[in-house]
Amino acid sequence: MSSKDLKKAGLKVTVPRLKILEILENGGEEDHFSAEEVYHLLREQGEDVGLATVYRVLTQFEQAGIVRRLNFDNNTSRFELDRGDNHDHIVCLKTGHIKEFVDPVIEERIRQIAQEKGFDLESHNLVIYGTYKNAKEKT
Amino acid sequence: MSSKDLKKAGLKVTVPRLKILEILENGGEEDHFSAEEVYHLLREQGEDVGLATVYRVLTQFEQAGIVRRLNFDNNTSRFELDRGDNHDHIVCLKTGHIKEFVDPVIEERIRQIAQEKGFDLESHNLVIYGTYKNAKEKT
DNA sequence: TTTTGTGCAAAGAGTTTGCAACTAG
DNA sequence: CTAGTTGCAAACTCTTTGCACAAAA
Repeated sequence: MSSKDLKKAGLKVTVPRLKILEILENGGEEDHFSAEEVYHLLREQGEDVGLATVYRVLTQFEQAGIVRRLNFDNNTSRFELDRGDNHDHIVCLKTGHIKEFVDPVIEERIRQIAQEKGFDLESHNLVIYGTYKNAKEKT
Repeated sequence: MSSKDLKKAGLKVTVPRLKILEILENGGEEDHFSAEEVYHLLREQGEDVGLATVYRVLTQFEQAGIVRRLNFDNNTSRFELDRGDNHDHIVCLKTGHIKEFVDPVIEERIRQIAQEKGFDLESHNLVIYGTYKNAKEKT
Protein backbone atom coordinates (compact mmCIF):
# COMPACT_ATOMS: atom_id res chain seq x y z
CA MET A 1 0.00 0.00 0.00
CA SER A 2 1.49 3.30 -1.03
CA SER A 3 1.16 6.43 -3.11
CA LYS A 4 0.55 4.19 -6.07
CA ASP A 5 -2.61 2.78 -4.61
CA LEU A 6 -3.87 6.24 -3.86
CA LYS A 7 -3.23 7.50 -7.37
CA LYS A 8 -4.80 4.41 -8.79
CA ALA A 9 -7.94 5.28 -6.85
CA GLY A 10 -7.90 8.82 -8.17
CA LEU A 11 -6.92 10.24 -4.82
CA LYS A 12 -4.23 12.82 -4.38
CA VAL A 13 -1.28 11.77 -2.32
CA THR A 14 -1.53 13.81 0.84
CA VAL A 15 0.03 13.59 4.24
CA PRO A 16 -3.14 12.58 6.09
CA ARG A 17 -3.83 9.80 3.62
CA LEU A 18 -0.33 8.40 3.78
CA LYS A 19 -0.26 8.54 7.55
CA ILE A 20 -3.59 6.81 7.83
CA LEU A 21 -2.45 4.09 5.46
CA GLU A 22 0.65 3.68 7.58
CA ILE A 23 -1.38 3.24 10.74
CA LEU A 24 -3.62 0.71 9.10
CA GLU A 25 -0.58 -1.23 7.99
CA ASN A 26 1.40 -1.32 11.18
CA GLY A 27 -0.67 0.32 13.84
CA GLY A 28 0.26 -2.18 16.49
CA GLU A 29 -1.04 -5.44 17.83
CA GLU A 30 -4.60 -4.57 17.07
CA ASP A 31 -5.40 -4.02 13.44
CA HIS A 32 -9.10 -3.28 13.50
CA PHE A 33 -9.37 0.40 14.21
CA SER A 34 -12.25 2.67 14.96
CA ALA A 35 -12.04 6.10 13.36
CA GLU A 36 -11.44 7.55 16.78
CA GLU A 37 -8.51 5.21 17.38
CA VAL A 38 -6.88 6.14 14.10
CA TYR A 39 -7.40 9.76 14.98
CA HIS A 40 -5.76 9.40 18.38
CA LEU A 41 -2.82 7.49 16.97
CA LEU A 42 -2.29 10.28 14.46
CA ARG A 43 -2.40 12.93 17.16
CA GLU A 44 -0.02 10.93 19.32
CA GLN A 45 2.52 10.95 16.55
CA GLY A 46 2.11 14.69 16.21
CA GLU A 47 0.01 14.84 13.07
CA ASP A 48 -2.43 17.71 12.87
CA VAL A 49 -5.44 16.01 11.32
CA GLY A 50 -9.07 16.37 12.12
CA LEU A 51 -11.40 13.55 13.01
CA ALA A 52 -13.57 14.51 10.05
CA THR A 53 -10.65 13.92 7.74
CA VAL A 54 -10.10 10.51 9.23
CA TYR A 55 -13.70 9.61 8.53
CA ARG A 56 -13.54 11.04 5.03
CA VAL A 57 -10.33 9.28 4.17
CA LEU A 58 -11.44 5.95 5.57
CA THR A 59 -14.66 6.18 3.62
CA GLN A 60 -12.78 7.00 0.45
CA PHE A 61 -10.43 4.10 1.10
CA GLU A 62 -13.39 1.86 1.56
CA GLN A 63 -14.86 2.91 -1.75
CA ALA A 64 -11.49 2.41 -3.39
CA GLY A 65 -11.32 -1.11 -2.00
CA ILE A 66 -8.29 -0.30 0.12
CA VAL A 67 -10.13 -0.72 3.36
CA ARG A 68 -12.98 -2.83 4.73
CA ARG A 69 -15.51 -1.29 7.09
CA LEU A 70 -16.38 -3.76 9.80
CA ASN A 71 -19.52 -3.77 11.78
CA PHE A 72 -19.03 -5.53 15.08
CA ASP A 73 -21.45 -5.18 17.92
CA ASN A 74 -23.33 -2.01 17.27
CA ASN A 75 -22.51 1.62 17.29
CA THR A 76 -18.97 1.99 16.00
CA SER A 77 -17.47 1.06 12.66
CA ARG A 78 -14.05 -0.49 12.58
CA PHE A 79 -11.68 -0.40 9.67
CA GLU A 80 -9.08 -2.82 8.43
CA LEU A 81 -6.84 -2.96 5.41
CA ASP A 82 -8.49 -4.97 2.66
CA ARG A 83 -5.89 -7.58 1.90
CA GLY A 84 -8.12 -9.42 -0.50
CA ASP A 85 -8.73 -12.47 1.61
CA ASN A 86 -12.28 -12.41 2.73
CA HIS A 87 -11.94 -13.44 6.31
CA ASP A 88 -14.44 -13.34 9.13
CA HIS A 89 -13.91 -12.38 12.76
CA ILE A 90 -14.07 -13.82 16.21
CA VAL A 91 -14.24 -11.33 19.05
CA CYS A 92 -13.54 -11.74 22.75
CA LEU A 93 -16.28 -10.09 24.75
CA LYS A 94 -13.97 -9.60 27.71
CA THR A 95 -10.82 -8.24 26.14
CA GLY A 96 -12.23 -6.91 22.90
CA HIS A 97 -9.54 -8.77 21.02
CA ILE A 98 -10.33 -9.69 17.47
CA LYS A 99 -9.02 -12.64 15.53
CA GLU A 100 -9.53 -13.42 11.91
CA PHE A 101 -10.39 -16.72 10.34
CA VAL A 102 -11.40 -18.16 7.01
CA ASP A 103 -13.58 -21.22 6.86
CA PRO A 104 -14.15 -22.81 3.46
CA VAL A 105 -17.02 -24.91 4.74
CA ILE A 106 -18.93 -21.87 5.91
CA GLU A 107 -18.09 -19.98 2.73
CA GLU A 108 -19.52 -22.79 0.68
CA ARG A 109 -22.68 -23.07 2.73
CA ILE A 110 -23.22 -19.34 2.40
CA ARG A 111 -22.96 -19.65 -1.36
CA GLN A 112 -25.47 -22.47 -1.34
CA ILE A 113 -27.90 -20.70 0.96
CA ALA A 114 -27.87 -17.60 -1.21
CA GLN A 115 -28.66 -19.76 -4.20
CA GLU A 116 -31.39 -21.70 -2.42
CA LYS A 117 -33.06 -18.46 -1.42
CA GLY A 118 -32.81 -17.04 -4.90
CA PHE A 119 -30.23 -14.39 -4.15
CA ASP A 120 -27.21 -13.21 -6.09
CA LEU A 121 -24.62 -13.36 -3.36
CA GLU A 122 -23.00 -10.03 -2.71
CA SER A 123 -21.18 -10.42 0.57
CA HIS A 124 -21.63 -11.60 4.09
CA ASN A 125 -20.78 -10.61 7.59
CA LEU A 126 -19.97 -13.20 10.21
CA VAL A 127 -18.79 -12.42 13.70
CA ILE A 128 -18.41 -14.98 16.43
CA TYR A 129 -18.57 -13.72 20.00
CA GLY A 130 -17.10 -15.51 22.94
CA THR A 131 -14.75 -15.18 25.82
CA TYR A 132 -11.16 -16.09 25.48
CA LYS A 133 -9.92 -18.77 27.85
CA ASN A 134 -6.41 -17.51 28.44
CA ALA A 135 -4.27 -20.48 27.59
CA LYS A 136 -3.43 -21.70 24.13
CA GLU A 137 -2.34 -18.58 22.35
CA LYS A 138 -1.85 -20.18 18.98
CA THR A 139 -4.00 -18.35 16.50
CA MET B 1 -46.39 -13.72 24.22
CA SER B 2 -48.67 -11.94 26.61
CA SER B 3 -49.09 -10.34 30.00
CA LYS B 4 -47.69 -13.50 31.50
CA ASP B 5 -44.36 -13.06 29.79
CA LEU B 6 -44.15 -9.49 30.99
CA LYS B 7 -44.89 -10.42 34.59
CA LYS B 8 -42.41 -13.26 34.39
CA ALA B 9 -39.80 -10.70 33.43
CA GLY B 10 -40.73 -8.48 36.34
CA LEU B 11 -42.28 -5.89 34.08
CA LYS B 12 -45.61 -4.29 34.78
CA VAL B 13 -48.28 -4.92 32.22
CA THR B 14 -48.82 -1.60 30.52
CA VAL B 15 -50.49 -0.48 27.35
CA PRO B 16 -47.28 0.51 25.53
CA ARG B 17 -45.67 -2.83 26.31
CA LEU B 18 -48.65 -4.84 25.16
CA LYS B 19 -49.00 -2.83 21.97
CA ILE B 20 -45.35 -3.20 21.16
CA LEU B 21 -45.54 -6.94 21.73
CA GLU B 22 -48.53 -7.04 19.43
CA ILE B 23 -46.67 -5.25 16.67
CA LEU B 24 -43.70 -7.54 16.99
CA GLU B 25 -46.00 -10.51 16.71
CA ASN B 26 -48.08 -9.51 13.75
CA GLY B 27 -46.77 -6.25 12.48
CA GLY B 28 -47.14 -7.19 8.85
CA GLU B 29 -45.08 -8.85 6.18
CA GLU B 30 -41.84 -7.57 7.60
CA ASP B 31 -40.98 -8.72 11.08
CA HIS B 32 -37.64 -7.07 11.71
CA PHE B 33 -38.45 -3.64 12.96
CA SER B 34 -36.38 -0.61 13.71
CA ALA B 35 -37.44 1.31 16.81
CA GLU B 36 -38.62 4.08 14.53
CA GLU B 37 -40.81 1.68 12.59
CA VAL B 38 -42.43 0.32 15.72
CA TYR B 39 -43.00 3.88 16.83
CA HIS B 40 -44.70 4.86 13.59
CA LEU B 41 -46.88 1.77 13.58
CA LEU B 42 -47.98 2.65 17.08
CA ARG B 43 -48.82 6.22 16.11
CA GLU B 44 -50.68 5.03 13.03
CA GLN B 45 -52.93 2.95 15.20
CA GLY B 46 -53.57 5.92 17.42
CA GLU B 47 -51.39 5.04 20.38
CA ASP B 48 -49.83 7.95 22.20
CA VAL B 49 -46.38 6.59 22.94
CA GLY B 50 -43.04 8.28 22.77
CA LEU B 51 -40.09 7.06 20.79
CA ALA B 52 -38.08 6.94 24.01
CA THR B 53 -40.56 4.50 25.44
CA VAL B 54 -40.25 2.30 22.40
CA TYR B 55 -36.50 2.18 22.86
CA ARG B 56 -36.81 1.56 26.58
CA VAL B 57 -39.36 -1.20 26.16
CA LEU B 58 -37.45 -2.91 23.37
CA THR B 59 -34.29 -2.83 25.45
CA GLN B 60 -36.12 -4.30 28.43
CA PHE B 61 -37.59 -6.97 26.20
CA GLU B 62 -34.15 -7.75 24.93
CA GLN B 63 -32.83 -8.17 28.46
CA ALA B 64 -35.81 -10.34 29.30
CA GLY B 65 -35.09 -12.55 26.33
CA ILE B 66 -38.36 -11.65 24.64
CA VAL B 67 -36.68 -9.83 21.80
CA ARG B 68 -33.46 -10.08 19.82
CA ARG B 69 -31.61 -6.96 18.78
CA LEU B 70 -30.25 -7.37 15.28
CA ASN B 71 -27.34 -5.57 13.85
CA PHE B 72 -27.42 -5.50 10.08
CA ASP B 73 -24.75 -3.56 8.27
CA ASN B 74 -24.95 0.07 9.26
CA ASN B 75 -26.34 2.33 11.89
CA THR B 76 -29.78 1.18 13.03
CA SER B 77 -30.74 -1.69 15.29
CA ARG B 78 -33.61 -3.92 14.32
CA PHE B 79 -35.70 -5.97 16.66
CA GLU B 80 -37.45 -9.27 16.29
CA LEU B 81 -39.36 -11.52 18.63
CA ASP B 82 -37.05 -14.12 20.13
CA ARG B 83 -38.78 -17.34 19.28
CA GLY B 84 -35.95 -19.46 20.61
CA ASP B 85 -34.64 -20.73 17.31
CA ASN B 86 -31.32 -19.14 16.68
CA HIS B 87 -31.61 -18.24 13.05
CA ASP B 88 -29.43 -16.07 10.87
CA HIS B 89 -30.47 -13.60 8.19
CA ILE B 90 -30.17 -13.01 4.48
CA VAL B 91 -30.88 -9.49 3.30
CA CYS B 92 -31.72 -8.17 -0.14
CA LEU B 93 -29.69 -5.07 -0.84
CA LYS B 94 -32.26 -3.81 -3.32
CA THR B 95 -35.52 -4.31 -1.52
CA GLY B 96 -34.28 -4.48 2.03
CA HIS B 97 -36.23 -7.68 2.52
CA ILE B 98 -34.97 -10.00 5.19
CA LYS B 99 -35.30 -13.74 5.30
CA GLU B 100 -34.32 -16.08 8.05
CA PHE B 101 -32.49 -19.34 7.84
CA VAL B 102 -30.89 -21.92 10.06
CA ASP B 103 -27.94 -23.92 8.84
CA PRO B 104 -26.71 -26.76 11.04
CA VAL B 105 -23.46 -27.07 9.09
CA ILE B 106 -22.55 -23.46 9.74
CA GLU B 107 -23.63 -23.71 13.36
CA GLU B 108 -21.35 -26.67 13.85
CA ARG B 109 -18.40 -25.01 12.17
CA ILE B 110 -18.87 -21.96 14.35
CA ARG B 111 -18.75 -24.15 17.42
CA GLN B 112 -15.57 -25.79 16.19
CA ILE B 113 -13.90 -22.54 15.26
CA ALA B 114 -14.60 -21.07 18.67
CA GLN B 115 -13.05 -24.12 20.24
CA GLU B 116 -10.02 -24.10 17.94
CA LYS B 117 -9.39 -20.48 18.80
CA GLY B 118 -9.75 -21.13 22.52
CA PHE B 119 -13.02 -19.27 22.99
CA ASP B 120 -16.07 -20.09 25.02
CA LEU B 121 -18.72 -19.54 22.41
CA GLU B 122 -21.21 -16.92 23.40
CA SER B 123 -23.10 -16.10 20.24
CA HIS B 124 -22.63 -15.19 16.64
CA ASN B 125 -23.97 -12.84 14.04
CA LEU B 126 -24.23 -13.90 10.43
CA VAL B 127 -25.84 -11.84 7.72
CA ILE B 128 -25.71 -12.68 4.05
CA TYR B 129 -26.17 -9.81 1.61
CA GLY B 130 -27.32 -10.24 -1.94
CA THR B 131 -29.87 -9.13 -4.42
CA TYR B 132 -33.05 -11.00 -4.86
CA LYS B 133 -33.67 -12.35 -8.35
CA ASN B 134 -37.40 -11.82 -8.50
CA ALA B 135 -38.72 -15.21 -9.41
CA LYS B 136 -39.14 -18.09 -7.03
CA GLU B 137 -40.84 -16.49 -4.07
CA LYS B 138 -40.86 -19.59 -1.94
CA THR B 139 -38.98 -18.90 1.25
C1' DT C 1 -49.96 4.35 48.21
C1' DT C 2 -45.86 2.75 46.68
C1' DT C 3 -43.42 1.44 42.86
C1' DT C 4 -42.71 1.38 38.18
C1' DG C 5 -43.51 3.33 33.76
C1' DT C 6 -44.26 7.19 30.48
C1' DG C 7 -43.87 11.43 27.42
C1' DC C 8 -41.21 15.08 26.48
C1' DA C 9 -37.18 17.61 25.92
C1' DA C 10 -32.48 17.57 26.31
C1' DA C 11 -28.21 15.15 26.11
C1' DG C 12 -24.91 11.65 24.10
C1' DA C 13 -22.22 9.02 20.83
C1' DG C 14 -20.78 8.34 16.27
C1' DT C 15 -20.59 10.18 11.81
C1' DT C 16 -21.28 13.57 8.04
C1' DT C 17 -21.31 18.15 5.85
C1' DG C 18 -20.58 23.30 4.69
C1' DC C 19 -17.12 26.28 4.09
C1' DA C 20 -12.93 29.12 3.77
C1' DA C 21 -8.17 28.18 3.79
C1' DC C 22 -4.68 25.24 1.83
C1' DT C 23 -1.94 22.08 -1.13
C1' DA C 24 -0.81 18.57 -4.74
C1' DG C 25 -0.20 18.19 -9.47
C1' DC D 1 -3.39 27.97 -11.56
C1' DT D 2 -7.10 24.65 -10.55
C1' DA D 3 -9.22 20.98 -8.71
C1' DG D 4 -9.04 18.26 -4.89
C1' DT D 5 -8.29 18.20 0.24
C1' DT D 6 -8.28 19.74 4.91
C1' DG D 7 -9.61 21.44 9.81
C1' DC D 8 -13.08 23.27 12.26
C1' DA D 9 -17.60 23.83 13.77
C1' DA D 10 -22.10 22.86 13.08
C1' DA D 11 -25.46 19.53 11.65
C1' DC D 12 -27.42 14.94 11.66
C1' DT D 13 -28.98 10.32 13.03
C1' DC D 14 -29.81 6.98 16.26
C1' DT D 15 -30.26 6.09 21.04
C1' DT D 16 -30.27 7.14 26.00
C1' DT D 17 -31.39 9.93 30.17
C1' DG D 18 -33.48 13.35 33.58
C1' DC D 19 -37.56 14.62 35.32
C1' DA D 20 -42.34 15.61 36.63
C1' DC D 21 -46.58 13.36 35.85
C1' DA D 22 -49.38 9.09 35.31
C1' DA D 23 -50.66 4.42 35.83
C1' DA D 24 -50.11 -0.46 37.72
C1' DA D 25 -50.12 -3.49 41.70
